[in-house]
Amino acid sequence: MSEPLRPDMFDELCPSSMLPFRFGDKWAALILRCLEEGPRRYSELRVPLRRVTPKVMTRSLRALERDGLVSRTVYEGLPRRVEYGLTPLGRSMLEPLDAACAWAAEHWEELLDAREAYGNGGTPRQ
Amino acid sequence: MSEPLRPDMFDELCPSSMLPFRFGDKWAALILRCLEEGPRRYSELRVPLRRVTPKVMTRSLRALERDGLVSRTVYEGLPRRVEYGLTPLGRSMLEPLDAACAWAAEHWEELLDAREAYGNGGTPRQ
DNA sequence: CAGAATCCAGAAGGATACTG
DNA sequence: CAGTATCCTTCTGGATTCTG
Repeated sequence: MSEPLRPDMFDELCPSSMLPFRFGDKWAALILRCLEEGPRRYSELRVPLRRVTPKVMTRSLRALERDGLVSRTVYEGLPRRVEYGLTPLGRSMLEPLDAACAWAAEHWEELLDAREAYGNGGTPRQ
Repeated sequence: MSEPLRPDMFDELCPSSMLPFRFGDKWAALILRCLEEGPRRYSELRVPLRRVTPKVMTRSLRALERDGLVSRTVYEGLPRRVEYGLTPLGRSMLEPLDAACAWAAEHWEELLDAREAYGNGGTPRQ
């Protein structure tokens, strides 16, 4: 149904932490992106998000679940299998997220220039 | 040119801190809203944002200025006068902000219901 | 496999008081 | 008027190690 997530999915794109907006916590928007094409297992998500520790990723996922944006399904068996997927509400949030990303793509240079011009050359928030 | 900002501008609307997205820091989006109809003085902004301490508000404004979203103009004289206004870049960001707000307005109930259903009745992040 | 437990550092936000 | 300066608490995210 959906192809495997590329490990470098966020290697280039990842200045997202420099953007002047955030959806959920630091990793939430990236998770939503990963789920766009269908449900994913925990370990699948960990591939492009390998720089996120398991504790933090679980917390992000729980927060998304709490807000009704993501669903969590456990398939018992050995090995265990847990799938995360977008709820209709979660999918609906891709719309404002896309709007924000479009803005970022369009104004990325202006943003960098502004920080450059301000003095300190745009310290990333990490 | 623009009417005074209502002191209660964010009294009702202020569950904004419960939303699953943020533009800039905690107060940035509210500041952008205040500047929508034209430049405002520091003390004008402090009226609807009276619950923000001066230090924090100044830091928010500086961050917005650094990102080129807001301009700061000083008019010397006694008493001093400092005006903040949206730059074209700042105004352009009202678009994704509006998209996010529209989403929130449309799905606010679902969000609350999801938190309610999750267990703990939606602890506000403050 | 899908996490939980513990410990820790830095950032964000706030209270209060003071100033050019 | 438009901020600064200090001090302090909380929140976030991360490193590391361990488990049903």
